Amino acid sequence: MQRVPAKVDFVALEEEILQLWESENFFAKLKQQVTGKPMFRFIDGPVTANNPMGVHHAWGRALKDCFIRYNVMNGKDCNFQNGFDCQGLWVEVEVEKQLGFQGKPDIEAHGLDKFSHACRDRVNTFAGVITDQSKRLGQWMDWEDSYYTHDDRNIRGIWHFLKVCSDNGWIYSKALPMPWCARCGTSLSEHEMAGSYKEMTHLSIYGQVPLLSDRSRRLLIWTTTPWTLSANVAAAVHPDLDYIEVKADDWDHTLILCEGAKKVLAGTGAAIVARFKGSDLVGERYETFHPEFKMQTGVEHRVVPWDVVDAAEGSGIVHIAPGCGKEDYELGKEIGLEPIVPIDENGMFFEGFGVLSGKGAADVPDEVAAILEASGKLFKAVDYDHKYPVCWRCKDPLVFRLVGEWFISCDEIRPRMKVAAADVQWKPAFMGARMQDWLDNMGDWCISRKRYWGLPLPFYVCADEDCGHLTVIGSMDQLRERALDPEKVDALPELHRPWIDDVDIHCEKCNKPVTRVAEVGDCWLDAGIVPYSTTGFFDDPEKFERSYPIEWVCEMREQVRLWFYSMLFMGTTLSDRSPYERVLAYERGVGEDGTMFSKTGYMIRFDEAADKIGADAMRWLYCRQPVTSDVRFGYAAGELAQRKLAGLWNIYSFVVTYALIDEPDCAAPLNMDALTVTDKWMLARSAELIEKTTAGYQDYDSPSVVREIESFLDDISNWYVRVNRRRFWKNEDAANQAAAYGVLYRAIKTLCLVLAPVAPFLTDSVWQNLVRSMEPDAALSVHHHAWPTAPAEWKNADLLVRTETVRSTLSLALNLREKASLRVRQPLRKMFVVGGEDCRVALAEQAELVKSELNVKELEIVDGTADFMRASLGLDFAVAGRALRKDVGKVKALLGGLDDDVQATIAAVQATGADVQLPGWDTPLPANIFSRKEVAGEGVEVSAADGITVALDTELDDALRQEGLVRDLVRKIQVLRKASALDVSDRIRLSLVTEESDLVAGITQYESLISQEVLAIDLARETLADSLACEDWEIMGRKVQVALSRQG
RNA sequence: AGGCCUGUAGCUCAGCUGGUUAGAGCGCGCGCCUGAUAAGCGCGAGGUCGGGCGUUCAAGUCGCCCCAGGCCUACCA
Repeated sequence: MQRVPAKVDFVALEEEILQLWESENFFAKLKQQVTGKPMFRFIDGPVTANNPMGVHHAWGRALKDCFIRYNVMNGKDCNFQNGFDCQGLWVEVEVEKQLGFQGKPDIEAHGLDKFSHACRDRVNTFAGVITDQSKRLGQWMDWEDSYYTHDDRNIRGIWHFLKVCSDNGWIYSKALPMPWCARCGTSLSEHEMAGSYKEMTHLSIYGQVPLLSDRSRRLLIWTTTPWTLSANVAAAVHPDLDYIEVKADDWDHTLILCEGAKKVLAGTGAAIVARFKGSDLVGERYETFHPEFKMQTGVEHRVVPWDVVDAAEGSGIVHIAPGCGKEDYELGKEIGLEPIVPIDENGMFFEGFGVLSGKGAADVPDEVAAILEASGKLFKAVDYDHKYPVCWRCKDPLVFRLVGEWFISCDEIRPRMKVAAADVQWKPAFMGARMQDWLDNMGDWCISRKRYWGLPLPFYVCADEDCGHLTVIGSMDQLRERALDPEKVDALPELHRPWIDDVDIHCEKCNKPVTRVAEVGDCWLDAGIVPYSTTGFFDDPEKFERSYPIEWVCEMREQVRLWFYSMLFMGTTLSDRSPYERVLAYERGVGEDGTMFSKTGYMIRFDEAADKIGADAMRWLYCRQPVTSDVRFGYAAGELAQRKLAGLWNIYSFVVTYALIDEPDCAAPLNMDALTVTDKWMLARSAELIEKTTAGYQDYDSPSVVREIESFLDDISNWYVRVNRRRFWKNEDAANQAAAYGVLYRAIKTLCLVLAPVAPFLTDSVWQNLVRSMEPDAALSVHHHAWPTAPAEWKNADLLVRTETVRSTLSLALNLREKASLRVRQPLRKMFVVGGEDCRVALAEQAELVKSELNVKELEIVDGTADFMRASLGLDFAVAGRALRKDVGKVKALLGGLDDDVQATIAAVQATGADVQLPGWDTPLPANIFSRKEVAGEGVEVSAADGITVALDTELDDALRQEGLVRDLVRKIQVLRKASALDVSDRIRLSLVTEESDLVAGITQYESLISQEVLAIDLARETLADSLACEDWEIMGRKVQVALSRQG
């Protein structure tokens, strides 16, 4: 066993343990140990291998590792496979930035093969970084066996899924105005839109367009997206709403708008000239905003009815551009409006849009306003604050664009998914409701992306006009079978663009050659197949049997609509059930003050935090945090966690310090007869710790585990070690000392075991040095040891309660000392305690302890408080409420009004258990509805709580004062020893020189005690000649000169 | 617009099926203890338990309404 420093450097300790784990192959040995055991069927959600971790990413990883460790200690095997999410827009965007690209044309020019390689490289780089960081966090995973969503196995799995969807008739393509990112050149799916609406300011335009039937009448139309006016084909009104026509003196026209929107006329002085229903406008033709644009020629612009129109904002007349909005498109389809698509995939106006052609949609609002101004069609243009969607990856504002995309129809599977999701145990439970809500609202899944680095959709649409058949490839065999050139299939380096694009197949229906569609897949397809692709569903039935369904997944809340959703979708499709049984979802990681972390703004990097406070402290913070609220991460909180951990270190370092001197056999069987009361209590408390933490882990409730441990640490440190300190040194009673070592050792070992999943480094460090020294046959690591069960002979619930009583008694008595300004080193003559039977038993049992803790000579447990207390009655509301019902208030008032003598009289009656005749109340009242209150008499220090009353005799005599002085003296000498850099076992020569008579008397009387306490072999009354230290002190006003020197 | 979560001391959070005077940690002030000694303990100040109404003998806890923050969903033009 090594000596350990009093103060611990967690970061250095963790680095050391990491090296040990590495060099001794602890993880490999653990895997060996659990092979063949029943599985903890965990699966890791793929983390995006695109950037280094921030501290907020480490929360989930800490929780996962914690519960895996717990389960493994419980004799389970586990699929220790970490996963990386590797495909999709997020990787492409970062690689584009890296290469300085502006958009898709740059990628095309660069070459798809080189681009794919660059994406793969980036993924590998950051998978490596994240792996290193995860190791530093203490995660034990099979890092060599991580899965990557871009690998062919995963892609083939998704092909299989898509083929099943196709066989079910769910796959279709259609043109729809989709949320579109002009920078990324692709549309986004519904689940990518969640949370993407941000508050921003845009120029909104109120346009006024003339009716063709009478150009002096104009429609007032509002939009927040001026660029879409170029694609206007209709104006919608609500047929049942009231519309008004207004005129101002300085206008040469009238203006038509919904009455409910007339506040926009403020300041114009316009007056109503006509009033009619919206239906009266339907069918009117008008001149559009930009009639001069070529793309607008031949379009007939009409007023159309639409019952979703309201007047809450704008004018109550809605601009309709079916090429620029989903709802517009659907309306247009219903009533036969042809969409105009004004912008290309980069958000630039096509030819045919006059001066706007070639310009970016986002750049033209002012110009549009100017054009309308010039043509007299601008009513006003004002800045407007609203929520507008942005691209979740690159944060550019989105546009809506009519494009052809691929979808999976959800109508058939929705009810099945709802049933499957209802079988899942969601924690917190409201996540289940959220999933149901999402499923109710989900539209068809848009699975295509017009990008490059992603799952190649195995869709082949026959170009033959008469055929047009969609062939979906579900496996490599099918691809080889249908390929024009099967050799090309075998020569594919990987299932990615551009290579896969080279493989043409024969149409399933007409056998003509067909080329793959250009699109790649939504990255949530990649993640969703993981419960199948990594568990052997496609290639290892035996493994699948063991690993499926997934028992537990743990991810951030937003995965409800992402990973949890896509897994549920695929599981329901392939197995008609949820692929996972139990979910733990947690909130976000935020800064200490609640500030959100973001890549561009405020951020604590993982590496920085690990270097500063260490992984154990980080994990402690994460595990302590309820999953239902954001975890606040910061260094003040981190320091706090470190202090809790230091609590364990202090106890550990204490026992090591003395064990090195005494060389006890801590692990020897306990001699139950030699155990003191506090020993038995410590064991009972340890047993309780095991039971409570086990329940917490079992319920995936790490915060309750950490709270239990905090309370245990406090108990072991501030009770057990505090009161038993002296048993560890200079203890002549070998059996007694052995008991102390044995018990403290067991408490520490137990604590290490139950804390190991949360703080794997510190606990293993203690294990290596202390436990393995004491028990050479112990497991190599705390993480290899079985989860503890509470030994029956440790349990003692009654003793736990009695000790609580004793501790409350001490607390009361110390409170009295505080009030009387009597320091604890000053001995007192006597204390009285009054309490119930339980209290009497408890104090009698632990009387010596109480006396020494309180430094009183005598403890008297008395029957009544008559000597120093007076009783009065209150009500026990729990009982009285039921007995008296509405009369409770009256009785309470009566009681409050009694004078002291009467109170004492009825209290005496109540104490006997007889019915109480309360003055002013007709009927006798049962004793049990009352509660007793004790009031101090005169001239006594009395304190009471929880049915215990403590009284202290605070009078001092000369003998007590002298003893107090001596104890102060001893204490100060001990400090001087320490300051003089003496070791705890060094012997000294001591001199005490004083003229003060009571101090002289004290020193004389307690000479041997002083020498014993401070390890002095000689106590001189004259100053030492060659002292190591010599100081003049004043103790309670008495002067004394103290000197000491090291002996030998 | 609808739904969900949260709201308890200056800060971070406990508070079980309603029960006497609502707790802990941090921070602050004052003491104390210590052969774990740059730790530890006690006491004190600090609360309209977000607000209101209701149910009840009794509400931080149950119900309804409102407010604030966060999140989710939605035909957010």
